[in-house]
Order: sequence, then C-alpha cells, then structure tokens
Amino acid sequence: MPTTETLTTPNDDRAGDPAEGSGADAPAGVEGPAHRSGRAGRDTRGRLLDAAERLFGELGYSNVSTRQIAEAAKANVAAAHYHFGSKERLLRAVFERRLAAINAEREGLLADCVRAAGGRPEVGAVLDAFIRPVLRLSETEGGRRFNLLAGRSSTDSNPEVRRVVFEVYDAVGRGFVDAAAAACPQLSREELFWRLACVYGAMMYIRADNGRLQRLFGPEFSLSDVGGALRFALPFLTAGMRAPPAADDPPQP
Amino acid sequence: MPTTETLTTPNDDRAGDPAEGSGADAPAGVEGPAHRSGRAGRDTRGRLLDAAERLFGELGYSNVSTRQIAEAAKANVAAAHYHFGSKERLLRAVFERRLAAINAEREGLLADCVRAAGGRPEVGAVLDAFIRPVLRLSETEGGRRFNLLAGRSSTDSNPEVRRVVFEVYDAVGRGFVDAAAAACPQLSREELFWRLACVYGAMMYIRADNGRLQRLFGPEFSLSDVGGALRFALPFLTAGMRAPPAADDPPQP
DNA sequence: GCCTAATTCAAGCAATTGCTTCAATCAAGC
DNA sequence: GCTTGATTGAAGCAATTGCTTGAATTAGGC
Repeated sequence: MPTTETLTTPNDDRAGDPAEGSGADAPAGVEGPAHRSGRAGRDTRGRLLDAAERLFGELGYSNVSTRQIAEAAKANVAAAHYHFGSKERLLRAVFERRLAAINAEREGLLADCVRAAGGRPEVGAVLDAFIRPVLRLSETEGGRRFNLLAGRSSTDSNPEVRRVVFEVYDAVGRGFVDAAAAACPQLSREELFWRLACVYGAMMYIRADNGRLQRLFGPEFSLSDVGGALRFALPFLTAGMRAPPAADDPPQP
Repeated sequence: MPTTETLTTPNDDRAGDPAEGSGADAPAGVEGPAHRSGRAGRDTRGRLLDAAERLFGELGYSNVSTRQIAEAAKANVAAAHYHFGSKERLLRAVFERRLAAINAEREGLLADCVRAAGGRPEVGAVLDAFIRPVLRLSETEGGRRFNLLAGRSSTDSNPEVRRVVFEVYDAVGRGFVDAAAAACPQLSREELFWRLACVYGAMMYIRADNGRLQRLFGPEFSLSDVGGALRFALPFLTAGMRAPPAADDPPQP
C-alpha cells in the first residue's frame, strides 16, 4: 500500500506554491546560523524541496534516498513523508513549484506572438516563446538545478519519473504542438512530429547539461550558458523548422 | 572493494565480441525448448547480455537488479558476476558489443564522404555518416532495444552509467566533432559547440523513444520508425547545420 | 500558563540491493 | 572412467531502501 492518504498528514495538498524556497533563486548557499525565523524549522517543506531538486538533478531520482534528501535539508526522514506522502509526490512537488511560473510565462509569450501576427504566428516566435523561458531558468542557481532535473528526467526510464513527467508536461506540450502546427501549415502531421522531436530533444539535452560535449570541446563551453543557447541553439532550431518540406522520395540510397 | 579481480573468474576479459546474442538480431522471441546446444547453458553470457540490454533500456540501469537480469536470462545471479564481475561492467559489455560494429560503420561512411569530396566533406554527408547507422539499428528488435538504452543513458545521472557512457563514446565523439568542424569552417568553435549539442540531443531523444511525443500526436507516429527519422529528422538537422552563422548582435530583446 | 493541533524526532520494519561463498555439475582430455 | 578446470546453483551477508510508528516538541489561540 504505497499510497498513504490516512491520518492527519497534510501531505501534498499545498501544491501550487509560487517560486519560494530557501535558496531557490537567491544568490544560493543561504545557509548557516540565521534560519529558523518564524516557527522552529517552519520552512522545512521548502528546504526539502530545495534539497530534493538539487539531489534529484545531480544524482537522479533512483539514486537518491529520502534519507539523503532529509539530511541535506537538515530535516528528518519522517518530515519528508509527512509533508509529501511519498518520494514520487515529492518529485512531483518539485516540478510543480517551478512549472507554474514557467508555463504561465510561456503562454503569455505565445499569446503575444499570436496576437501580434494576427492569428498565424511565425514559427521562430513560437519556438522562442516555449524555449526561452526554460533556458533563462539557468540564469539563477536554483533554476539551473531544476533544468538539470527536468532535462535528465525527460528520458528517465523509472516508471515513477515517467508518470510525473508525462502528467506535469501534458497541457503545455499540447499547446506547443498546436501552436507549431498553426505556424507551419505546409508541414504534414508526420513531418511536424519529427521536427518537434528534434526541437524537444535538443532543448532537453541542453537543459540536462551532462558534460559530455563540454569534455570534447573544453571547459570554456557550457550548455548552462544561457546567452550561447539563445544566440546559437535557438536559431539552429528555427532554421530547421523553416526548412522546406521533405521531398516525396525518401533519400535512402 | 567493489572491484573483484581476484581468483579464477574470467570476468569481462572476453570483451569486443561481434554482434552475437541469442535473439540479438533474429526475429526476436527465439526462446523455448531447443536451447542448450553445445555445452549446458553454453551461451549464458550472451543471454545475460541480451537480458541486460533489454531491461536496462526499458527500466533504467538503477531500476534493474542483477537478480532480475539473471532471471530473465534463465541464469543465476552468480553467473552474472562470474562473467562480468560487476553490474557496471555488465552495462559496459552491453555497450561494447553493439558499438564495435556501429563505430566501424560510421568511420567507413565518414572516410567515404571525405574521400568523395576531396578532403572537405559536405556537412549533410557527415551527419548522415554518424546518424544513419545508429538510427538503422532500430530496424531490428535487438538494435531497437539497444537504442532505447543508449538514448536514455545519454542523460542518465547515475555515476556508473555516466562513467560508462563517457568512456565508451569518447573516441567516436571526437571523430564526429572533428569531421563537423572540417565541414563547417565558417562556424566559430562556440557556434559549432551549440549546433552539435542540438544534433546530439535530437538524435539521443529519438533513440530514447520515451513515448511522450507519441502520446501527443497519436499512436500512428513512433520515434522508432527508421524511415521517418531518416526522411524528416535528418534533413531538419542538416538544415540547421547549413544555416548561416549567427549575427554578431545577440537576438535578446 | 494551559490546550490543541501541527510538526519533528529516534527507532524500527520488511523488502531489496550488489556481491560472495562454497559445493555441485558439466564437458572434455587422457 | 577419472581427472581437471570452467561454469552454475542455493544460500547467505551486510547495507540500504521507502515508509511507518508512537512518543516528544513546538507554537499560537485562549
């Protein structure tokens, strides 16, 4: 019986908080002597989210135990289960905390460019509306950690991670597909599918920042460099989306 | 002491086999009554590799136990450790078994297109040389399973998986970067870095085939459809690589 | 200065993990 | 037909896992 909805635990039901978190977007590392402001350990929930976000991203969901998270958050294992109910729900809460703001920003930008173009948006603007907000997350330390988690989770095989990722991205993914379809009416449904797979894959790989390409190119290049991503990766993807439809004959010698 | 090099165990040292495997590239599902041809359970090692490839790919390295693998391979846990020494070395052996052939094919195709172009290869041909062989893996059931594993491992956070992936791809990755640099002399090192990140990410996402995009588009589209990948994804990436270099002014309003 | 409910704690539970041990089995070489 | 060395099997080990328990502790309402 993994679902523990019993008793007086509040569990997850405070979902949908705004940004929050002890070091979420602050200069980071705000630890030390002066916590415990209001109630004793009042911000335990936030510290747990921060620790989970960091550890899940760095080590992977399956490779981090609730004990490690609790220790990093200076809390007790039971506190984690008290606040979130289960490890999977903790992961979900980490996603939801960040995605609320991000998806709102995405939808705002998308609505802007649809309105500006009079109904038929330009594909470059659509890409920008969906990709820029997440890449710019990496400008803050907490956001960069979340991007690590999000990127690496996108191809995670763990059933719990998959479930969370699928559910949490469903609505915004649908919106992206629809907007791209509207911007590229010349593409068949199949070709759109493949082009968006490339866009999605590239974006997730950049967010995941696994360090392999950095190892090949040298330490002066980093996938967490937001400026480089916006200046070089976004135009690459836009050029791909703008390419003429593939010819009917498959190029398969 | 996780490294058990002691005693009379042969461990990993038969590395570098060709394709092999019980159902590796066969019509799949070749199970049943008539195994055990030569020695009793002579092909235990191959069956272990097959089972590991499938389970690691489907469930993720961290979510599969050596016991599950042994059971799926109709073998004993001790046999797995006898043949490979550790779980990490088993993963490495799975990669090495496939990559020998793939990388040889890649280098052959690359040499062809370099020679045909008289030293300065065309970027589309370089992309093709590196991507086509791995995508075509998915034409066979075993290759498709390996692509799942490879794609999902590319952003895996587990330290053991990262170590294996880094080492096993190092040489071929370097070759790809060099060839792309030769084909795109007009690009700065930085812009090349970002474009190859997009190419890499797209390819890995397609291989990983996590099902999210399929869920949005419908079951009639699949990232395992080799024909679609070659007809639509490859031209997308080629168009991106052929785009003119980014202007000096960053498009960041 | 208690009352009460929210929160935290130390301890523990059953299950699973990677890996080992050592005896049994096997296919050949003689 | 026995020896030998490569392989396999059943059992077990210490460590770790997610989660629970029930007793403290806490802070605010009164």
